Amino acid sequence: MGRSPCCDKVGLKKGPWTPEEDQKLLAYIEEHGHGSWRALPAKAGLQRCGKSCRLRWTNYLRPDIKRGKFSIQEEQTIIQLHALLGNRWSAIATHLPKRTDNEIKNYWNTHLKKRLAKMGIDPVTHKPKTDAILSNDGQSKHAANLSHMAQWESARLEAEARLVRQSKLRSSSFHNPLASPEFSSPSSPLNKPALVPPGPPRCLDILKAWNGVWTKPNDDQAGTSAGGAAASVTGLAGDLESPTSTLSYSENAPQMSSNGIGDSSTAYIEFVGNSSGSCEGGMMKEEGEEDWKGIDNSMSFTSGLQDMAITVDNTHNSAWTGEFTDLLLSSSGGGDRSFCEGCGESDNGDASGSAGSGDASHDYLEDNKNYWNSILNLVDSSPSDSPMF
DNA sequence: AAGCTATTCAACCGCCCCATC
DNA sequence: AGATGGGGCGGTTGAATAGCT
Repeated sequence: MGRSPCCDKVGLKKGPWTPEEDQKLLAYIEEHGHGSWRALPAKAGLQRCGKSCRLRWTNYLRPDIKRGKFSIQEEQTIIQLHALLGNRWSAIATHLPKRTDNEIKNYWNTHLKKRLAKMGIDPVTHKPKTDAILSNDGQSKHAANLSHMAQWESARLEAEARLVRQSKLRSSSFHNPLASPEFSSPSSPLNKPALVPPGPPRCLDILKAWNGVWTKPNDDQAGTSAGGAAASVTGLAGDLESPTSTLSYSENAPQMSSNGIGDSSTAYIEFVGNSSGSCEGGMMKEEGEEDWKGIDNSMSFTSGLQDMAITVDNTHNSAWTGEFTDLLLSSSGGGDRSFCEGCGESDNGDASGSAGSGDASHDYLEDNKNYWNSILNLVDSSPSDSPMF
């Protein structure tokens, strides 16, 4: 059976695109839209595979692509979303307007991954590489709950990405308003994001739907999802199961390091803190260091915890904050704890500052709180000109 | 200046998902 | 329900470039 190759490889050109080829492709799409990618090369007079044309267009020629250096915000977004989603570059790209998944993937592999690795953080798990297995059962449950929440968030973002894709399909021929009707969508998210009618971000609708799951007035369910997490956060070990969950403690739960402060969130927060100019972390000299030095002033989520929580509360509906965020906030007594304090605990990446302290568990919870709020804030504050809205 | 190594990133490849027939 | 085709995604490659000796 086997499927036929997407195109006849014989006689087709491969490798770098020439300006002439770019021009042909651009001119054709501007006039006709891409239509069927498979048929496009012949119509456009290109000796290329349709797939190659699509890639060239989506990753390079598209007019709505922003090229050049990634901003600190973008870097932070990538890191945080990667912590949630893993290598789901397309989903991550939906939160980075004008950046392609390919570009994000490349940037991660060439810059961010190395940067994390140098700091002793596993870029895959976003945890310190020296993590030891959790011995405290309650903490392990708590870690699993966070993992569970990450799953939900991941699923939500994936759903968003799917919506974006569907939306793009609906307005597939965004580029040429003069061409066939299918190319005349004025609200094309890619071509004219500014023309998208104002209104609540679509992700909030998804959040509502999601909240429907989270806020079902079912005590049992609450006990096994949000409530279970909250219970765990406060030290009550409640089993947490979800029909959609395929994760297990041993494989996926964030783990407390042997010195007691190094779960995934801690790792991330330390990373951010260390990167700020006010911390004396002895960071490696690297490209972009100057940018990172300014992070305290430039990044919204480096502000105090309360600010982040308020942002979340004000923007998401009450069910959202009541169930998801509150359970994150319910545990610890809350004072503001700057990211830089975290970095102070982890100079040189060994995270030894508060080791052995009786507050290790508190620090752990605190870090998780910061971490998840920062992610919520990040997701919540997706730029309004994002193609997905 | 030349040679070597490291880094970057555009492009390719193979697989998967989904819509259509 | 299963086959097929189109498109998308993530992993990987390799040419170009930068940096170092």
